[in-house]
Amino acid sequence: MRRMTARPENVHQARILRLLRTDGPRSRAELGDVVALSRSKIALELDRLAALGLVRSDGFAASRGGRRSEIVRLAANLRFLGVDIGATSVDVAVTNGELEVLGHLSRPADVRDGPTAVLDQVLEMVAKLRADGVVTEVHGAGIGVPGPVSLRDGTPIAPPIMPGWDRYPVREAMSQELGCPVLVNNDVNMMALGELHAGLARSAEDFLLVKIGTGIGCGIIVRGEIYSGVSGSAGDIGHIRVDDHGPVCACGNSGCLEAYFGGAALARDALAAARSGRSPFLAERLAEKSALTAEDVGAAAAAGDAHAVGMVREGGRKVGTVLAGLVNFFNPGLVVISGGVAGLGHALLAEIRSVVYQRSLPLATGNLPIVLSDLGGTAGVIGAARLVSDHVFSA
Amino acid sequence: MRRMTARPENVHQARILRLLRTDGPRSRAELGDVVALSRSKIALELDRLAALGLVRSDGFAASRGGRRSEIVRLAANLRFLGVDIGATSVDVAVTNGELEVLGHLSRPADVRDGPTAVLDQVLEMVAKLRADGVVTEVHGAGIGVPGPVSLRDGTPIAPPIMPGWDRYPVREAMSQELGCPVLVNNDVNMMALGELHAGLARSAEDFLLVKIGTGIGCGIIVRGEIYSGVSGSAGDIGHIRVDDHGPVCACGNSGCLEAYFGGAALARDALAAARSGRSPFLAERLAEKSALTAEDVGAAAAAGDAHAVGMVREGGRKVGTVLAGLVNFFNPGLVVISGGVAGLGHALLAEIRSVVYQRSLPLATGNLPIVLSDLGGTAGVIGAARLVSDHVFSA
DNA sequence: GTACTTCCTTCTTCGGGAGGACAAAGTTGG
DNA sequence: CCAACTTTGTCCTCCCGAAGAAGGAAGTAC
Repeated sequence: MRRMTARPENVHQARILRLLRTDGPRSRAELGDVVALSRSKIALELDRLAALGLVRSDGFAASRGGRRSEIVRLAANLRFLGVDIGATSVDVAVTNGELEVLGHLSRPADVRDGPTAVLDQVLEMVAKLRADGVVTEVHGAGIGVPGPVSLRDGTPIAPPIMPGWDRYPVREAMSQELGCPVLVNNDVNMMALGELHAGLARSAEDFLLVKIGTGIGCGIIVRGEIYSGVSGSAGDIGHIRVDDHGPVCACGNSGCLEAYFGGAALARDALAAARSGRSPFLAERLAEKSALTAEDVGAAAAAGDAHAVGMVREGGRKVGTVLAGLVNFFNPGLVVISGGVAGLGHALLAEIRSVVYQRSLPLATGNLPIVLSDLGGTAGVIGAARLVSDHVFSA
Repeated sequence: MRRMTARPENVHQARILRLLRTDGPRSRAELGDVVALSRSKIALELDRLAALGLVRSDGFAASRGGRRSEIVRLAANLRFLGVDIGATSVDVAVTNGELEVLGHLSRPADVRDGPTAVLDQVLEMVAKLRADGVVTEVHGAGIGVPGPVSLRDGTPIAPPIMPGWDRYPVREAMSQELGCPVLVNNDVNMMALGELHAGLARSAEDFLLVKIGTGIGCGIIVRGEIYSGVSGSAGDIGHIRVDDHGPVCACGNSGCLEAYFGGAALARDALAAARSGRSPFLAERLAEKSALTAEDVGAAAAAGDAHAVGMVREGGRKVGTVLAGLVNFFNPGLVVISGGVAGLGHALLAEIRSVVYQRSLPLATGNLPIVLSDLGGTAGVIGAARLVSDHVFSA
């Protein structure tokens, strides 16, 4: 039999927990002010939360002219798992209650190996983190997968790049294995949630996270929550048409954004540029490695290779074109660019900005920051942990 | 001094009112079941609501084997005003508490005449409805305007086609004049709310309303509520790029959707088709009227004029192309096509459907109805009334 | 050491809401 | 036409959650 970890008993406890998670340790008095409850009530609920093992005392603050206030914080042994299953890699992180990353493992992995193989890999990584001692009492795990997900069931639904995963009961299986609540969602949505929690989007209500990696996707946050659409496929912008007469895409149509500027497209164009000699840098790389990836294009552009810079520019223009339309439609308060290709850096960003600011309506762009993510590879795992902690910290 | 009409005193009363509004009259027992409150509590709150003049008894239902249940419904004299200010016309409607339209006036009007002229027109129409006797106790008025709106202030914000309206205090002024709460929002959002309340979108959580009229706009409903974006300009899809080398748009860019298929664009193309003799039907019309509008194109297409049908088809393709991208991004559960040009009917709809179903992802289109609105011209006014009733019927 | 601040806890009080008992108003069947 | 049963509505009591007062605890300032 599986011992369930404690959860809040009412909405007040849930509010207190979320507050301690997001804003860090607080005194009882401050909590009363923020939660708008009487001190006696706060004290009562804190006692109960302490009895549940969810919060603890953390010493006393310096006096402000009177009795020192007792600082309350989330229990020390509270742990969440954040799992980010990408197309070509798996990340697993352990966080404390405040969602600070205590341990993080990243391994290359091919999602096409199917759910059992990949999820076994995940469990192995969790076991390794457990051996390191950072995993204590796991209160929940969030799992991001590179495809649409049925939120009701926690299963991938007809994911294009995940053969064998269709309707595989990820939530069910992992909840069984890990012995804790598990939530599954799209990886890009998770990254957006990560940006909302710990990244540049902390004060944003409505924003977009554009991830440019193997594929191109978009996480959508509406009123501070993930928006997934009715089938869980919202944000799938990789197959928006950029041009009628573009390259043929894996989806069957032609001129898709992804066919211009996804990881595969970039590798393809890099190869062509190397072979034709238009890019000496890439040609040299090809000679060394016998294959080229998007990273090589980034390196070439960083090294000043004119053709590679042109490729990045051109890609930025395509992304910007699509994004300009989405900005008109969605009117976000912020756009965060993320993903492997985001490493291409400011040449890419500059081009995207230029197109969006020119092509979108002034009112929508008037106060619209377009920025590169500063979370590195941790946005996904933090977002996954955040999602499940939202769930666990709810009445 | 202005006498304020009654409003609910707590959340239970608010819930009861919204239930009676949307689902119609109910017995006390049924209310108790749906609202999940004890009968005594329901009775108490209903007494209070009756004392406030917000609900009334409406006779007894047939017995179901025991004591007959007393039917409760919204007060008979409850009235909301729905105002839809379009680019070229003004609609004003009076509804009862259930948002059934009791009176409706529509007049041509040019929004460019400025706020005072247009709003005076509105007040005149309200006075006329008042004279007809259908306006009794007005509990609120919703006003839709053809441009972005600051929801906080209830004022238009830098509206492109509403010169003189920028930051004009519409809510303030009209609230003063009408002596009731006033809410202002974008007209297309109002139409979407109308579809949600009384149209084909009644069971939809997330859907889009595409309005093709003088301009082209999109109302966005997320989780049953209007989504307006951070500046109130969300849904402004008329200036999404369709093609690089398209006609120049009023916004300064070229290839905007609106420049291809808005009312003005259609009139322009109709004129060209008539003059060049490519459309005999339109040429004849031009000789009669000396000017052509989008309606003439509709008439020509309905009459089987080949060139006009081609124009509609081509326009449908452009709209479909943009919509396909939005469907990928937003993954709605329904798309409603509305507006004057929607009168072009099934040729337009067929073309839009064809493009969307071909260009969007199967998962997003798998169960996506794309339909023409069946609310005629009333969606806007009903939605406006609905918005303000949501507000008035809240604690 | 005394006055003042700030913080926490205990006790009392208040009110919202549930739920049972009961009354009212039907139907059904003998 | 009356008794038994059903459904609905109302009255009354009890319980619990939460606020707020009062008082104790712990510090600072002078």
